[in-house]
Amino acid sequence: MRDDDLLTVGELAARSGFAASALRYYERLGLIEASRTAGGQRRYVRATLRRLSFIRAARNVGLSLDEVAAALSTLPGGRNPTRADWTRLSRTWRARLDQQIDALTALRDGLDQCIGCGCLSLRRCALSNPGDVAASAGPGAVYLPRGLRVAADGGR
Amino acid sequence: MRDDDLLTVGELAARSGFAASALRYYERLGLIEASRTAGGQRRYVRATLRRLSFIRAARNVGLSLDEVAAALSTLPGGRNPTRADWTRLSRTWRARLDQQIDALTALRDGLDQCIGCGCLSLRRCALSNPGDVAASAGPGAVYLPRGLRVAADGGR
DNA sequence: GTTCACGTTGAAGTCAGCTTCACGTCAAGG
DNA sequence: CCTTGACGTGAAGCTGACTTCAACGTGAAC
Repeated sequence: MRDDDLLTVGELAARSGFAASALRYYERLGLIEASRTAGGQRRYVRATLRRLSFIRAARNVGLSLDEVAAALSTLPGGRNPTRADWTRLSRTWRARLDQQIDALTALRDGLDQCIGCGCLSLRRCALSNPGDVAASAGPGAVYLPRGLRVAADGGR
Repeated sequence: MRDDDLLTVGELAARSGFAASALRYYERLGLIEASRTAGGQRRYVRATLRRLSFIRAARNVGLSLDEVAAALSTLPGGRNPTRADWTRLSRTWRARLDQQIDALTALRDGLDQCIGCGCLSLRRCALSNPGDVAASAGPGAVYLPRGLRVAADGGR
């Protein structure tokens, strides 16, 4: 153990729960930064842990890394998020979560209306309508969260 | 216009809302099938539209194409989904949506508790805790649905 | 018969968010 | 000093769901 207060990438990984490879990746994206030892190894100040907490929270809420970067860049001087920053940003996240919940709920209600009808009509069934709100994400799928993904056997 | 009741890939694409390339892709995965003209062009029976409605509904609910394939394979003889099939399968989807909504709601509640606390502690904050329910999807992100993704321009 | 929008193919590209690899270097404990 | 495990790099790979490409064939309308 070293007696200064800097963390190695392994220590930061263990404490933050991010893989070391992810930390390197985040650094390339400019989300976090590190100083270097004479030998070129990364050393992190403890505040990086807090920054990573912020990043994880944002990811949990569904922000892309680009969006996380943008959010972090609203912090003057690239400082780590303070309590006030956190409050301000998390409020916008709450609205986002609300919208996501609303969309899923609308989908569920559409499903309820469809159960038993058997229509499966492209024109009439909200669930299978490509022009539907929940399906309007562009070509292809509406992904549901990996983390929220039910182990599900969706009909298996 | 041809006077038989078969659809070209372009017509099927227009009516289903899937891109022609997606239809070819689905065929490779065995989700749909087509007969061929003497010249090798695809021709689809109208029931394929219904099958595609089913696929879109399943995708909207969050099933992967693998899961869709599995669900379709529970239909005896590879037939297209009937009303009874639809009822049976959509019931399992409802449970899935419920779970997803619950997970998002839990996340929002966690956020509510966190707003203003400013803790951002890896140990204490549910939102940023890597061991959290919503974050337990493995390394990295919890994706939120593309389709449910708020325009949010946190920077995208 | 000519035209030309529409169809065909396999291979490769795209996006996000990482992980893995191969191979060489660093640094802390004994 | 030596060993051993952690760390360094750039490049490439992975997953999922498609899209795009290039080069060519088809077929319905006029």
